[in-house]
Amino acid sequence: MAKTNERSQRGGHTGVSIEDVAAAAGVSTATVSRAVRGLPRVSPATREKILDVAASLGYVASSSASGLATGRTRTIGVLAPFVSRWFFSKAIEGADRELHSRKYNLSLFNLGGHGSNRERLFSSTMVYKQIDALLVLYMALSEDEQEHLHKLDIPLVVVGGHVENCPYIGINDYDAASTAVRHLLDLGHKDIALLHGDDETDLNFDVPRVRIRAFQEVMSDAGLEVRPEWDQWGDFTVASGQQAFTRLWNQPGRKPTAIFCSSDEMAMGVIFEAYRHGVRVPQDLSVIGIDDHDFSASLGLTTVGQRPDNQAELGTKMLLDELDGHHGAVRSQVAPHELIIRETTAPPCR
Amino acid sequence: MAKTNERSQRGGHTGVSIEDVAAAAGVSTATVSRAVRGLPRVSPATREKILDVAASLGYVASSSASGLATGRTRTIGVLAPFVSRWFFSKAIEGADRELHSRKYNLSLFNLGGHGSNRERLFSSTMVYKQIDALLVLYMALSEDEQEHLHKLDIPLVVVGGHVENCPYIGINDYDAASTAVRHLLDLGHKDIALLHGDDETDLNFDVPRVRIRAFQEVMSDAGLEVRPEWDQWGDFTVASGQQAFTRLWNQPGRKPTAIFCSSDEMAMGVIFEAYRHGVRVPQDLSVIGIDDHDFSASLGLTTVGQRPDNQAELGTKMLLDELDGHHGAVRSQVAPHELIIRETTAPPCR
DNA sequence: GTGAAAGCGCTAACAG
DNA sequence: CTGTTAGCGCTTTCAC
Repeated sequence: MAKTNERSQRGGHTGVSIEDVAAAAGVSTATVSRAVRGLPRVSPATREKILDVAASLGYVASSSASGLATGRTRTIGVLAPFVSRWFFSKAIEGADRELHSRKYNLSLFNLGGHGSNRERLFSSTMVYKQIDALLVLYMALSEDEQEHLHKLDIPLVVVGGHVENCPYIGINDYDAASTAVRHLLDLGHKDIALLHGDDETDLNFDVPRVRIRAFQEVMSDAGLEVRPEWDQWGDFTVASGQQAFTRLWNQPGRKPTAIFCSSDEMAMGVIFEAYRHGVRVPQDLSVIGIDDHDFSASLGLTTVGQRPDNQAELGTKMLLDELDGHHGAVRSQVAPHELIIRETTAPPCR
Repeated sequence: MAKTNERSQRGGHTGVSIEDVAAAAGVSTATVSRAVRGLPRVSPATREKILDVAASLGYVASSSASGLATGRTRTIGVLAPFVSRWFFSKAIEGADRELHSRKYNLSLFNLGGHGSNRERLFSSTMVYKQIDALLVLYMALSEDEQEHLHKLDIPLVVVGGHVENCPYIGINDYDAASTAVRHLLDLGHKDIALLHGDDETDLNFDVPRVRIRAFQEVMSDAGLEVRPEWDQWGDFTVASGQQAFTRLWNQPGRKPTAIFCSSDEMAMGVIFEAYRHGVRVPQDLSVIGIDDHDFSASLGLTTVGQRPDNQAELGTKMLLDELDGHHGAVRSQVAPHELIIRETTAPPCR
């Protein structure tokens, strides 16, 4: 008792340790450890007493100490190329949901960009021994980075896209894109432009490529022509959608009656700029995207929706289950997508 | 040497420890510790050798072990009410920038909402002994939560708003809002509506209130009437902006020629819905927001811009400086804002 | 400039 | 059911 007072009086900032609790409760630290972690082999009476004492002392176990003792940090890493873009921020929210409901911490690593134009390279040292598992939000990874990832030797899952040799969770991009294009076709469109994402960044960033292929195949299956000058490039941002529209409309010749955008953000850029040019959506131009961005409903954007938050939540759940000893919990899974028809698509007027 | 091999052969997953490096380099662990951390009192020759050995062995210090030994975790916590809203995601990116450039980790705590309608309550136990400092992204905090915050007894700064008794970084909301309203006045508007944020959530969430007050005072200083029916309420989201426009336009009587929105997201909602109603922006209605959201330039939205990323970066810097022993590094500071005139404001037509 | 040794606070056998 | 006893891997005096 005397010792406890002594400690807390000077210690103060160091915080109350398990020893303080043990002393105050008149038990050993081992028992306190069991009690506070809800482990068996503690009598109800002592457990209650310990919990009371711990609460009154404001005891919280040191994560460093237990981490050192157990080899587990109880934090999982989330690797993202961006945090302020819709897909990633939603995914982070989803991961966080699962993590915190299971008392894990989320350590965020923002790489700042894709592939080669990345601010910070991913290296295993930055997360090594700091996290128990890693959730990778989709991005182009260099060979080096992929190697680092595998060297880590901790549970790993990638959300939102396909990475070589890694379990991943994401929508079927081919189907999603096909659905979008077919919606346009069903409406009667024949002159359809494509606004796709970057396909040149890196070898293993295949989402853009798959969506492009879906577009092309659905078009040619329908006996429709894919005009190269209507094939526009963007980087998934609103600004790039805006620029793409400008390029499209500034070139001579016939204009498309519809445009399939690889992301809602690019679709928004197209719509904003169309408005400026006096091009009416959907009367003059139908626009469809992919994602179902938070703003899409308000904008009335027709899209093929996906839920990155749920994808990341599922991925996180798998990771934690794996850590809980459920071997094989982490495995690839296809996430759902859904056509959401709103007001930016309509039959062509001509 | 024999011992090392033994260790690494079975250990494997445990990783290489400082002892392994020490043994392989023929020095003590103390020297390795000094060498890898770049501390003085190590001869250039030994340092080089140790670094080489460490690199070839792939040594990375265990954060738990050094955390336990030093009492520092080298991670700072970021507390946010949301992560997928512009202000917060940008702030997180800013904090991350500073943190990772200084080799700190970012632990994200997403509370999921403001004040009472929050999913997860903030309690000091969730971060206690896990972080060295805390960056709070602006939100309404309950009394309890504020108390917890202070009990934490670690460096703390709030970004984006004012919290009782805490150092904070953010724009001068009064000035920013006044600037926006005055821009409308300068254009010749007299019939100005207000779309403000929630002011009822919590006592200490004063950003909405300050902006409202600025609007009212600038208006009355100009001898203009503030019409109660043009005072609309939102929650900073696009959807709420959209609804506010609908309410405004569905009521009988005169319509405003301009609307000042407390955030760009709400302004976007207004613009989207105005478009649906055939109300032209800016001819029939001028719209101005606050923030300079990523989409605002593409949309052509006139706004009063701020940089949450820079604010959070600065806050983080202060926190780390404080941890580095620079006492008094953490202190309140006003961040800049700037009127950005684009295409959604113009002189009134009537 | 370098090493020995004593912890940091907790967990995990192993006894009892 | 509970206590004892080793560590976990690193840092940090304090000697040398």
